[in-house]
Amino acid sequence: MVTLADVARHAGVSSSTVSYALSGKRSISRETRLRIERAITDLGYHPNAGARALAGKRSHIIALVVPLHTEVYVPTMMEIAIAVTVAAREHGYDVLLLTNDEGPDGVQRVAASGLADGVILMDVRLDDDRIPVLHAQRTPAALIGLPDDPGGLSCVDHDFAAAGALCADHLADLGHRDIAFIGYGSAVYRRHAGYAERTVNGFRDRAQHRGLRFLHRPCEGSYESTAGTLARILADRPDTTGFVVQNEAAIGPLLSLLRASGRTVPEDASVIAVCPDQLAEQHSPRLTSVTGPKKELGQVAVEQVMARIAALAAGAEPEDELALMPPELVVRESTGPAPHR
Amino acid sequence: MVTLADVARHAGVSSSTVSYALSGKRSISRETRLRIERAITDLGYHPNAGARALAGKRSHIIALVVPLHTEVYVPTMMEIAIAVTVAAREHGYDVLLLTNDEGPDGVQRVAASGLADGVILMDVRLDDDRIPVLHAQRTPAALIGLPDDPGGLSCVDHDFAAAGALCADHLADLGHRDIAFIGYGSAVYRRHAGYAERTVNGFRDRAQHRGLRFLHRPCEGSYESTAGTLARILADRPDTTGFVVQNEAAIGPLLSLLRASGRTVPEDASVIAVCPDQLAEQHSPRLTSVTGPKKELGQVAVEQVMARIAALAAGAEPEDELALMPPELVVRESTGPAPHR
DNA sequence: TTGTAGGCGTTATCAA
DNA sequence: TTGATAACGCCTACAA
Repeated sequence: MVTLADVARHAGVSSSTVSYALSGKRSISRETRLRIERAITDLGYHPNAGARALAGKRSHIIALVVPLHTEVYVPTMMEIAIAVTVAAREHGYDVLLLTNDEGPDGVQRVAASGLADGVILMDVRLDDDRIPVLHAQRTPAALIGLPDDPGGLSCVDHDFAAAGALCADHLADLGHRDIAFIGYGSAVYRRHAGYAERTVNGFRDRAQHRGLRFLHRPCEGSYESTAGTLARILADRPDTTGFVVQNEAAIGPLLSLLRASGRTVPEDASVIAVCPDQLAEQHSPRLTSVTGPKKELGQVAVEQVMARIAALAAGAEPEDELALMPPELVVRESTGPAPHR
Repeated sequence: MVTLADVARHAGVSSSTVSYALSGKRSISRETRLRIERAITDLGYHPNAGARALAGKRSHIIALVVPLHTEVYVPTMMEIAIAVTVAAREHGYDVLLLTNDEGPDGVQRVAASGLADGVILMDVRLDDDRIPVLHAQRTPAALIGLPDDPGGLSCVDHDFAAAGALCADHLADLGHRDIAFIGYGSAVYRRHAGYAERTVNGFRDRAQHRGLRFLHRPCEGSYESTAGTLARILADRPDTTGFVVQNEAAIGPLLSLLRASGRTVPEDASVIAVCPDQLAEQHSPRLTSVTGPKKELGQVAVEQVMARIAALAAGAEPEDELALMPPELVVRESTGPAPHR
């Protein structure tokens, strides 16, 4: 193995000079820098990661904790993970992949051992048991998702309230007056999954503001439960012409059921989904949808940990950031003007 | 930070004793072991990863290189990645996530710096430019996928030939005599993507053996190209009653087109797909499919790198392993007995 | 069964 | 602008 000392010898300088030439932390005469660069390529030198971590007190690694099983659409997860990896590289960092099957211990392990300088948590639950260990270790961290109490942490998530509002606006703009919000199963609300509630709240506020009449109905997503949900909606509000769906599993059944009930989408009923574009494209008709950026979630999370790592190194108090990424509406084929009565 | 020396002091022993107690590389009296364990929990000691890597010449990290864009179904990729991570932990290893946007340099970097002790490559191409650097560095590696020349490497992949054969057998067993194999676009074959050719070859051999008449038609996967492909198949062989599809994109179009041509699946035509179960379940009717294990791919790859890492440490010559995982047929609703003529 | 001591390759402080 | 040199925390022959 080629070491710094080898390079130094080859270039006829001391090893500290080589180190500084590499880190750029002090100025080197043009001439010796060139000699050093020659030596490095000649010998094929690569700095040893372990030694660097030991001496420099930085591993240049961040850990990314991905859920084993999740409600999140897997391709979306993957896209975020890749965005994190690419963004980290731009800071000279590599990414360690952790699964959640170690639970909080995994986070504890990599943080306490100095394996990782910081941690990014995906699929954060409102009351997440990994958060206490982050606090205890004072680990630089960023959460993708919003916990109950984000105090002392940096977080980034979709602005689900804005997503709900966008749905209400779009349908209102098209002239719909009676709207149903088909949400997740009631279990999701009972355990207070943040994104579910934030979406409904955003929708509700905007719907009220726009003078819409609306219903919010939880739905398990199976064909049967969707059928029941739809039947009850139409019984309560026969004039409903707009549907907002957040539960991806309910989308397919809903479209079939509307068709079966003689309603054509979007002529008789408009459907707008809160889901990734990729999913929205898979249905027929292709769904108008509201969704947030994926890559940006990962990028922002990386910026946040990097900021906290830097703060820790500088002995400064890190700032708690909270970034809510604005969603976007993509109009496709499933929404149209409200039918004349 | 709590160090080994702190623990040693607290336990009243030398630091080497603590080190050995942790590694188990020499016997420790029951009594001192207990004192050491006490000290470790009392102080909350966690061995420093950098120091361990430096002194032990092992980072206890393997790199997993995932493709940025791929023809592989993303949830499958994710499942393999997670299986790798979990399996690695069982060997005391963590997983570094690398994307392919650094190309061969990324592999070079982590291997040469000692950041990773070994590498697992996903989505290996036949002529993969990362393979030369693995050889040059003598990096312990395992490939998920089969390259042109697997010499000096360990590989694991689905047994696509067996998958093709399974398809032929299933349709033959059901009495079908004329079968069409709808493959990937011709570009895929032109660049000799291994899995595509291996599947067709396996299918062809078995079909011949079973005395079937068959056609192999490449297909881009769009609705239009699938329509063209199907039309040509039915023109050439009007009696075709069995379809094998490997190109996932063509599945949806094919089902629609068969329906549109008045053929009911599976009464008039049987369709069998070479694709993940999850995809097969999404169609209507749910597709009979052939697919290989995902988790196992990851697990085997981990075993293979571990074996090579151990060999390298022991100064032994690593064995080149080649594991082809047998696929499984799941009969669902899209295949049935051949219709009477 | 336990202790001593040297070394792993970099970083960073202190001098020059 | 450059050089010595002492950490960094752990591992492991070598000694006892």
